[in-house]
This record gives sequence, structure tokens and C-alpha cells, in this order.
Amino acid sequence: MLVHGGESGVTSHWLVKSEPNAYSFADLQRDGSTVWDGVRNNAAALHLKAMKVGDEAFFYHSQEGKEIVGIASVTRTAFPDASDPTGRFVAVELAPVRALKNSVTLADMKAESALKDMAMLRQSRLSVSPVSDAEWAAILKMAGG
DNA sequence: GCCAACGTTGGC
DNA sequence: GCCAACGTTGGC
Repeated sequence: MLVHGGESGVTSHWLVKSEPNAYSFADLQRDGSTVWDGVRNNAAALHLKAMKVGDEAFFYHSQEGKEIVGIASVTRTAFPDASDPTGRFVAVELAPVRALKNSVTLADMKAESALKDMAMLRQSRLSVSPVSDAEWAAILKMAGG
């Protein structure tokens, strides 16, 4: 699909982290959509600002599970994060796409050579990170299609 | 619970 | 503008 401007129709892929105790993929499925706010890191915020409607993101459970459990899509591009008193940070809106058939654990990802340069593995504390097309495909394959 | 990584803050 | 101190994240 061709729209206007330089980024027309090209979707990007991302990975977002959440502690399932705080907000799990099941919560997202229950809610239908959610405002992805609370990001307080400039690198992560830059990634949020680069998200386009229709981009898809792996939904990773940190601490409990340490695995990718599902896919979400961006339904609203970056807007000011109302929970940020400084006004510096942004939020996006995400909706659930589907759960993965098999979740892909951190150990699985570390063991996969195709993922050795993955942003989330190189910088584990980053809560929003880009995923290349090759990495996206590799993880989908690991998840059972 | 501990600790490594890393970002942020504030004194100078 | 530097850098030490501190806070937070997240794997182990």
C-alpha cells in the first residue's frame, strides 16, 4: 500500500517488554487495546516515536517467564505521555494481534545464532527495541509459524 | 536477593 | 561540562 511520504507502507517490527505481573499479554487481549506509557528512557522513546500505525511488535514478558508470548500492533502513533510530569516522553497505543503458538524464551533467543545481534539481547534493559525483518522471521519460525 | 548495565542527577 | 553518586531494570 502506498501512502504519502518516505515511509509509505513499509512496516517496521519492534519488541516491547512488560512484567506480566504489571501488565500481561492476556491483559492486552482482555482490554482490546492499551496505552503503552511509562517509558522513561530516551532510546526507548525514540523507538516509540518511530512506530507507525500497522507496525507489529513482539510482546515480551520480563522477569516472570522471560519469553515472547504474542504479537501486538500499533494502533496510534506517539503522543505525549500523560503520566510523565516533565512532558518529555511519549506513549503509543497497542492492540493484540495474536498469541504465539509456542512462546519463545530468552534462552531460546540467546541460543539462536540468527539473533546474536538482536537489540534486546545486546542491551537487555531497553524496554522498547527494534527487530529486523530477519530477526522477526527467525522468531516467528521458532514460535511454530 | 544480588549484581551488572546503564541512565540520570547534581555538585563542583 | 565532568564525573561520582544514585536509581532502575532485569537476568541470574
